[in-house]
Amino acid sequence: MKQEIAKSVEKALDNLGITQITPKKGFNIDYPDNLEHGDFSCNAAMAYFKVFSQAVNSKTNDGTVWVGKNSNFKSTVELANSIKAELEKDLLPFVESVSVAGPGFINFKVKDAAFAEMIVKGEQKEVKGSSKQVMVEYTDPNPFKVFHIGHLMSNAIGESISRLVESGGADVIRACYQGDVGLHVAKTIWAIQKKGMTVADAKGSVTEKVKWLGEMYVHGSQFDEDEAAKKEIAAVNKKIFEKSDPAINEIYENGRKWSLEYFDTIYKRLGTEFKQFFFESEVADDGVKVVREFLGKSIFTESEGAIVFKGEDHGLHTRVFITSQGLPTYEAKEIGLNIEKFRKYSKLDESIIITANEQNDYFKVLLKAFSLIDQNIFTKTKHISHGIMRFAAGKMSSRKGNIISAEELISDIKTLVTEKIADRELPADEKEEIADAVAIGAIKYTILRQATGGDVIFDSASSISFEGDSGPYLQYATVRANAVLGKAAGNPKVDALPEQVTMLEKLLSRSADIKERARMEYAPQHIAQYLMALAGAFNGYYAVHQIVDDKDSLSPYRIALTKKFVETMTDGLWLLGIKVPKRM
RNA sequence: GCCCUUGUAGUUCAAUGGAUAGAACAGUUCCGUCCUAAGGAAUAGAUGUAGGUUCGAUUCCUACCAAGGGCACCA
Repeated sequence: MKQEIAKSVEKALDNLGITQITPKKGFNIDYPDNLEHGDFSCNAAMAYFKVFSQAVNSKTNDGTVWVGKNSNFKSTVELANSIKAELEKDLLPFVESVSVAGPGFINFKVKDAAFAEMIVKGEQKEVKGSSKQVMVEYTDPNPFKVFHIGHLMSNAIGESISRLVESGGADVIRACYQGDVGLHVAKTIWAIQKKGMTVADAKGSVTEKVKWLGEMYVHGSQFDEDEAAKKEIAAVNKKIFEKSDPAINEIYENGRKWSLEYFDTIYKRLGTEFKQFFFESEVADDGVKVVREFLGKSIFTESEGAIVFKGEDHGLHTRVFITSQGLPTYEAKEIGLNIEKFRKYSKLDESIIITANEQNDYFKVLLKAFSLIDQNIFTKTKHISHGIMRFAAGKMSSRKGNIISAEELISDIKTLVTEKIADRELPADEKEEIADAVAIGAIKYTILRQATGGDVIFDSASSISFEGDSGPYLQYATVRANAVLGKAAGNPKVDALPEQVTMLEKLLSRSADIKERARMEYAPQHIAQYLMALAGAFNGYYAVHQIVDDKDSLSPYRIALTKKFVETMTDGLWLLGIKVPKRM
């Protein structure tokens, strides 16, 4: 409907002799906040009036050229009324009325029957994007370190963006980049050896072994200020790279394997299936090679024995790519990584990288360097960042050990869910499944409900509450609607439509449009916001209408409406990476 | 010191330059013979400060105030 209205407005403008030659943002068709203003509103009169009244055949600041035959309009309202008159000459069949209001809005009231018919007929056209190939890199946990709630955030956002892009028809390659070499590994191995321990001291399940590694890392990090220890750690780091020490190799190989096995179990639980794993150890050599290749070509320069990129020349800051010891830093590895991405997937149209926003300035430097090394990679790479999860205790740090692991957070919330469904008469294994889906849904929703980029405040009192603006509220509304459908006998034929439709029908009609916007902006929050409004509308509807009722001729329509609601919710929740339990 | 980001109800978040700034939680008041009350209805409450651009600014620009992040061999 939106597109058709936009087209009819364009036609009306043409008829009035108003033509936009280089169309950019001519006008918008919006959903008014207040439904009294109509179902759609258009700001064309206001948007065009300025340019139009000022000059004919003029060029505006942004280069848009406007041509008008008639510039006699004295106000936005007058222009709006002229557009309205044109629209009424050939009124769209589903439009009941067109009106002009306020400063010059052109409002469209859509026939209730049009909404109702859309529910019954179902099908609204999906806007399919082109079949691009897009890589999304996210989560990026480091072996030997804890998989913490920051990784959970990256995963929730990355998975949702992947699904959004995928729903637009693109071929998405989910990628995960894991730091299996570097100082954090050296610290861990150094700590193990310092304590006189070996891999044999790692006991129990993979989870417990990984926990042990994490503790060793924390221990090793306590020597950050100790010069003697730092030298020893640097020596271990070098041996890891050279693979020259059998004892170190043994700890390294086992530790890496345990970590990766453990990460796999988490990915599975969160609903992510990576197609491509990259490792720092595999891209480091290439990174070094490229940095050295461009050394002296006024991109990288030597400074105090290290190889650096002088960011100051570009309004940024200097960063070290290869240390004075000759080892690659994160920066050099990242050069190697991004080259590898485009080498492996030569048809890549877009490469999205999701990280915490503390890396924003760092990524600016990296991308600036890439703009000088490889324009193709530079133009196709997009960095999206998220904030951190905050708790009352302050910022967490995996070095200090005051971090909250993803597993801890999930299990804490899962405990609460389990209490809540304790008196439900359901089999134990189903309860377990429900608790997992609801706990993870609650966390993911808390992350995705707000704009990506800001911090997420995790307050155990409110974010764990399942009322109102929460994942479980969405899941519950869907499950309940599904339960209602279970009471209905199949798909009864609809032979009566309501005279008046509600907000529920109107909201349902917007789903494709909302998805499109979320996809274009890489903004899952639009989906989250939409689903909240939709679930609220259904709950309101449910409270006043009996849906399944043999004696009511409108019942078949209500069943179709409920079905549409369930489909839309399920699809939307999938885009957020949230599962819908069968019962809850 | 320099650079970046963010300041919206008591709290946590919305709002592609548009109309009366929208939700949720907490508060107050209601709704249990009826498809899952993890529900529904009602009510009160907000754009950090000062300027500027604009027909119109939470949104763009400038200054100030406040918070967070980053700035050489960590990732």
